[in-house]
Amino acid sequence: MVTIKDVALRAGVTKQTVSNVINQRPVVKPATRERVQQAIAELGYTPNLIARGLATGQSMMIGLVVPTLANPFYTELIERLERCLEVDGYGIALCTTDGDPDRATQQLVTLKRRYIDGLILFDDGNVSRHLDLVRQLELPFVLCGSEPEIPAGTPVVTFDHARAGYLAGEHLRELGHREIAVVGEFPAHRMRLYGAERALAEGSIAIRPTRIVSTPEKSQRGGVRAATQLLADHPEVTAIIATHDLLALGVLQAAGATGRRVPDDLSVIGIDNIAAAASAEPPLTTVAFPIDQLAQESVDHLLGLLRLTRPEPAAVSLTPRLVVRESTAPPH
Amino acid sequence: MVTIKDVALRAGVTKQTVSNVINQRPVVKPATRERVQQAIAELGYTPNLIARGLATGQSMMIGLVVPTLANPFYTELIERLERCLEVDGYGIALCTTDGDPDRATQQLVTLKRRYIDGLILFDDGNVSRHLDLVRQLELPFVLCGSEPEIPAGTPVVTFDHARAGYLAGEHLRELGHREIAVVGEFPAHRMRLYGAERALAEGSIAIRPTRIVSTPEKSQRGGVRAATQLLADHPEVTAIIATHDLLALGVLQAAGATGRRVPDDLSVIGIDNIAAAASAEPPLTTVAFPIDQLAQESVDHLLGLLRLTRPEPAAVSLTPRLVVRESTAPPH
DNA sequence: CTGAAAGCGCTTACAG
DNA sequence: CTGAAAGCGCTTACAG
Repeated sequence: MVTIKDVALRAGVTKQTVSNVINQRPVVKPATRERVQQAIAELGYTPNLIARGLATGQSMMIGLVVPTLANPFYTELIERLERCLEVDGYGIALCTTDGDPDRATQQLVTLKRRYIDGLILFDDGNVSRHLDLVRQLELPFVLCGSEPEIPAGTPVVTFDHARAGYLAGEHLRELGHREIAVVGEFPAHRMRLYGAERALAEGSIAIRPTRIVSTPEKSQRGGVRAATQLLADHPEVTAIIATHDLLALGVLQAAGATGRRVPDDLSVIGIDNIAAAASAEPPLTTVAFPIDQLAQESVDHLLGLLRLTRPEPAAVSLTPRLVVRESTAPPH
Repeated sequence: MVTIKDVALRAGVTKQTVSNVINQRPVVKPATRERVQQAIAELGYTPNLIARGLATGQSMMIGLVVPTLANPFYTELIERLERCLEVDGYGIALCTTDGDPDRATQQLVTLKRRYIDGLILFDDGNVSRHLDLVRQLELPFVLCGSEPEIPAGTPVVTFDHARAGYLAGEHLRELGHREIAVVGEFPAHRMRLYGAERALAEGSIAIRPTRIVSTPEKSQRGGVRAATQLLADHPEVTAIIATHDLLALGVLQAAGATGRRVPDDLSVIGIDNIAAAASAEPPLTTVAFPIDQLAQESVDHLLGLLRLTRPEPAAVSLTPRLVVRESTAPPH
């Protein structure tokens, strides 16, 4: 491994001068800079980030704590975050919690020991617990996309989940549906449900409690199971809201398996607008979040915190929009 | 941040002694150890991994270079790798290349600068190019799950892709299909195709070149498009092999959209056995790889390389098995 | 079994 | 504009 010393030797200067040209400090005389850069190129020198990290206290790594990689919504978000982060030279240390709070605790502590510069936390159902730890660890962080009520002053970039639910409910109401059911992950998605209920209430429609089914599985299969049961118990239902697209894809499948045509016999609407929604059969009507913006604002926010002496926490809430495709239609 | 010095001060020893108890060196007198551990607990001390990394030359981070997070096969693998790695205290630095070789080059160089201890490389279509760089960087690595022919002596843990293709072809042959088409990602999956062709040849069946369609899109949508076109051009086809499950899911969808029932009108078989395959409609017949074993052997292999002075590269090839579900049946 | 010294590869004031 | 010194928080021989 070639070090700063080797470069200095070759360029006939001391390592401090090399350090100065690497860090583009404008104190170096052009001629010297030239010589140093030459030496760097010849030797193929590239600064050791670990050493720099120890000296500056910055590792240039951001910890990403996500519930699972099984939901495309998260993976789409992660890929975007990676691109936003790399612009400023940050790398990603990835941790998937799988919803296990003890594992998450362990992961957070390890991240701290790795001198992670900051943390992007997703909502895995245990945020409030993680928040305590993260604060105790004094790790700069931003909550990304989380739904639950968060204490004021917590830095969070998220969507207006209630609004998303509202848009879904409103769409069905305007189509004329009255027999509506909900398949969802609760309590995680309670705000989405709340929004939907509010939109329906404006048309004097109430969702009967027995038609709100919670699935323990976060997967498409969870949607299949829940919807199959739901349609058996309540065959009169004309529309189903799934609190996220992966579940909606399962609902679509359950509809097909029980002989219902979508949207003729049953309307289905999701939330998230994952890539697979557009290519579903039929293409899924859903509520889209501005995910690029979520990624960008999350890293802007976090990097802002890192630079500020006295962090100024703020809450950002991004607005969703309805994406009408072919899985919804008026009831017969 | 509390440091080793603080602990030493409190325990009334020098920091070297603290270091000795942390690293469980059996040279410390029990009484001293006790005192030090007490101090560690009281102060909540936890060693700074960056500093340790600089001193030992080990960052305890493994770089993971993957093509995309959009294919569940990769994300399932990543989650498993994470679990295998954390047992030995290693964290993951994640890079997605998106198939862009220049970006990948940049990522590899940065990984090197971060003093990554080792690298797990997935096949993103540019392995041979990456291999040159990785060797030049002197980064210990293992190729994970890759398909292409790799120079002898390269450490690789993978599946027998040709065998997977063979099993798919054999299954269709045994069911009595003769009009067979293939939807795949080529050249990436050429070995899978080769295996399928070999199995079919044993029944004197040849796949006509025009019935082999390559999709540029790695997604489910790519499968939909390719299969739709294929079925329009070759309506006589009774079975389709998709070179991976995500594509197969798309084929299933295209079949439905063009009014074909699976498996009555068309048999569909995939490869990979991603979680979604089991819950597809109908459940997808596929060829399963032992993914847990792939993850475990990959990290065993890499960690082995890290520990050995003179690395002993080896090639491991894991055997796939056929998983018959409901998307395949004899032709009419 | 414990302590004094040197070093990992960088950066950051501080003199000159 | 450049160099000598100290330090980031650890570990690793090496004396005692």
